[in-house]
Amino acid sequence: MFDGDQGLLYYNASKMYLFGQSMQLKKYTDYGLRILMYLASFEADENCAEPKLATIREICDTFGLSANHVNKVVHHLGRLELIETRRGKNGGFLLAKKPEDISLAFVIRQLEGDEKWIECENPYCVALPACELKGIVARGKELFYDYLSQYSLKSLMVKAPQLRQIFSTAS
Amino acid sequence: MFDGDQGLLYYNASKMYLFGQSMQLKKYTDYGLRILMYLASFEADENCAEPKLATIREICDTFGLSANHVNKVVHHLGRLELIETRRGKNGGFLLAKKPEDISLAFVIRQLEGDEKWIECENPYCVALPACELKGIVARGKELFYDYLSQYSLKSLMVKAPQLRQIFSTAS
DNA sequence: TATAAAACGCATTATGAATGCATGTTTGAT
DNA sequence: ATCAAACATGCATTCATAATGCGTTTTATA
Ligand code: SF4
Ligand code: SF4
Repeated sequence: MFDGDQGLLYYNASKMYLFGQSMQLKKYTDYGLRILMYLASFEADENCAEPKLATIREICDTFGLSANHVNKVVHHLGRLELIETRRGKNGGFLLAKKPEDISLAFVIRQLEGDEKWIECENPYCVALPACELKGIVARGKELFYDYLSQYSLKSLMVKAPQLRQIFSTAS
Repeated sequence: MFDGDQGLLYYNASKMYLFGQSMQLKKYTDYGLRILMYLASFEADENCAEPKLATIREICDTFGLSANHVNKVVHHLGRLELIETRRGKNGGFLLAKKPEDISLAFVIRQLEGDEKWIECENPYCVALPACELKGIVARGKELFYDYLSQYSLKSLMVKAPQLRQIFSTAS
C-alpha cells in the first residue's frame, strides 16, 4: 500500500528506489546569501569607521566552502553591484548598499537565474497551444518572488549579534 | 559593464560562461501532469459509457516520450490513487477521481517530492542557529503550494476540446 | 619589488534526472 | 491451454550541469 511518504517511489521493503531532491535553490545562490549575511552582520557592528574588508579566504574558512566557487559568487555579486570588490593587497569586498536596500527577491532571482519553472519548448510539447498549466506555474513563481520582495538583507539581521559571534568563532 | 541579462555569468564578449536552468520542476512531474491532462481531456468527452483506457504506448506516441520514464510516472500516479491501472491484455489506465478532485498542489508536491528548497544540514551550515533565511524560503515554498491548491485538473480543462483534438491528431 | 588579493578561463568531478533494457506478472482473447 | 498485450519491477547506463579544482593574470599596496 502507498504510505504517502515523500521521496519514495518504489515501496519494495528492502530495495527502495529513492527519489531526488525536488526543486531546490542552488548552493551557488545560498552561498551568495551567506556572503551577504556575513558582510551585513559585521557592518551592523558598533562604530565601524573603517568597515573591515572581508576576503574570499575568510568566507571559505568560516563556512567551509570551496574557494573557487565562492570566488565566482563574489565576482557575480560584484557585477550586480551589491558588493564592492577591491583587488590587490589588503583588498577584499564589502557591501555596496545598505542591507535594507538589498532585496532578497533580487538577489535570489539574479543568482539563481530567472528561467521558467517548467520548460515547454525544448523539446516541444504538443499540448502547448491549449495548456493552462504553464501559466499557472509561472504565476506561482512570481508569487514566490513577490513574497520574497518583502524581505531584504536587513530582514536576515534580526539576530545579527549571534551571527557575528558564530562567524568570528567558526575557525 | 553588467548588462543585467540572465544566465550569463561571465560577460567576456566572445567566451561566455553560460549558466544553468535555475530552479525547475522535473520533467517527471510535468509528464505526470500531461498524463492526467490526456486522460481528463478524453473523459470530458461526450457520452462515455465506456471510458476508453489509455496506454503507456499511446502517451509516448502522443508526446514523444520515453516509454520507461512514462512507465514510472504512471505507476506512481497509480500508487497515489489518482489513476486506476489495469494489467493484462486490453489493460491501461484511467482517472480514478473526478478532475475537480485532483489538486494540482497535491500532484506536484507528490511527484516533485517535498524536500526543503534550501538545504542547511548536509553539509552543515554554521549560520543555521541564527539564520532567518531558511524560514523565509520555506514559507515562500508553502505560498507557492497554497496558490497551486486553488487549481485542479479541471482547471486545466478549459480548452478540453482543443486538447482532445491535439492529442488525437498528434501521431 | 614582493606580496596579497580578486579576476578570469578552462578542466575535472560528482550528482541525480533521464533513459534504456531485461524480466516478471497479470489478464483477456483465441 | 496458450498466446499476446499490457503494467510492474529492478537495475544499468547515459546525459546534463552544478560543483569543484587548478593555474594564470591583473591589480593594488606596503
Ligand atoms: S503540458 Fe503544458 S506545461 Fe507541461 S510542457 Fe506541455 S505545455 Fe508546458
Ligand atoms: S545560510 Fe541559512 S539558509 Fe543558507 S544554508 Fe545556512 S542556515 Fe540554511
